[in-house]
Amino acid sequence: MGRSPCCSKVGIHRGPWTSREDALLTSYIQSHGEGNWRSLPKLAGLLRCGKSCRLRWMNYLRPDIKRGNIGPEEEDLIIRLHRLLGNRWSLIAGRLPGRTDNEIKNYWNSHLSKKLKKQGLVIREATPRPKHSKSSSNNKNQGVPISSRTEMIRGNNENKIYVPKPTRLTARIHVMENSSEEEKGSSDEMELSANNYWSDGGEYGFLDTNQFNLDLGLDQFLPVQQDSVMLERLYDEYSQLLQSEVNDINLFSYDQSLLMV
DNA sequence: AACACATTCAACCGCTTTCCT
DNA sequence: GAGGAAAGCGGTTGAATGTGT
Repeated sequence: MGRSPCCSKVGIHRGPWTSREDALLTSYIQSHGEGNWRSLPKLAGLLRCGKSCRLRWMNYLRPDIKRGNIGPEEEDLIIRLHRLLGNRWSLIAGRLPGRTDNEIKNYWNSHLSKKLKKQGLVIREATPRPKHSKSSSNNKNQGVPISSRTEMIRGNNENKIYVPKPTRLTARIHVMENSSEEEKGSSDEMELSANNYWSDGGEYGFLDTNQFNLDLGLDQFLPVQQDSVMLERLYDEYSQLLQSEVNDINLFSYDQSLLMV
């Protein structure tokens, strides 16, 4: 049995949102909060699919969204984060307060990729999204997707390396704000539970998101504090952290280390 | 002015991941 | 562990708008 569609397409409004629809959605979310997107349209009196409502809210109506042109500091950070992370737009957007993944993706595709090509800089190709066969979850040794939650990089021998999925960074920040210094310091356990991964030319590394947030002082990063010095520092520390993790990690012992947790 | 082509970006689509039972 | 629902993500589409001829 296949999964049910996110909404029946009969009688559902599509295309650009009207100001009335925006108002209905905004006022509903303001009084009831985000979430339950599937039932939201009906409750809010909208003839839209929940997915569409979520997207509209996330990309356009949310009050913390920053409108207007992307500044040179932001542009620079996008370019450099893209170099590190590839097309992980939501991760990149998480580093640019008030910007959405859709906005950054569009900006990249319409401005930056062309600009960089013009300058003769190499653009990293899109990370291919693995096509899952329905049975892939039952046969983890074949066609293992790179983006699955627990990933396995298969070498040319029997060694298996499990690579945790990239983690959304923004969701963790408020948790860390309440952590004591002691808790913040003892991040060894966390390192194994919430890692980011990235790949570049076949090399894989690990990045602990909790450690990442601490090291970068992301509790200072939010609420929004936009200046070029901060963005510069953010990038530098990000870059250094990635580099040091690459050097430190012992890929072949990683699966064993998981067993010790 | 009229047309063709290029660019932009909101919205959609299909898929994966996460969460819950 | 399996299965389904909900949420999230990244690639793509297409209408609106801009620009060149």
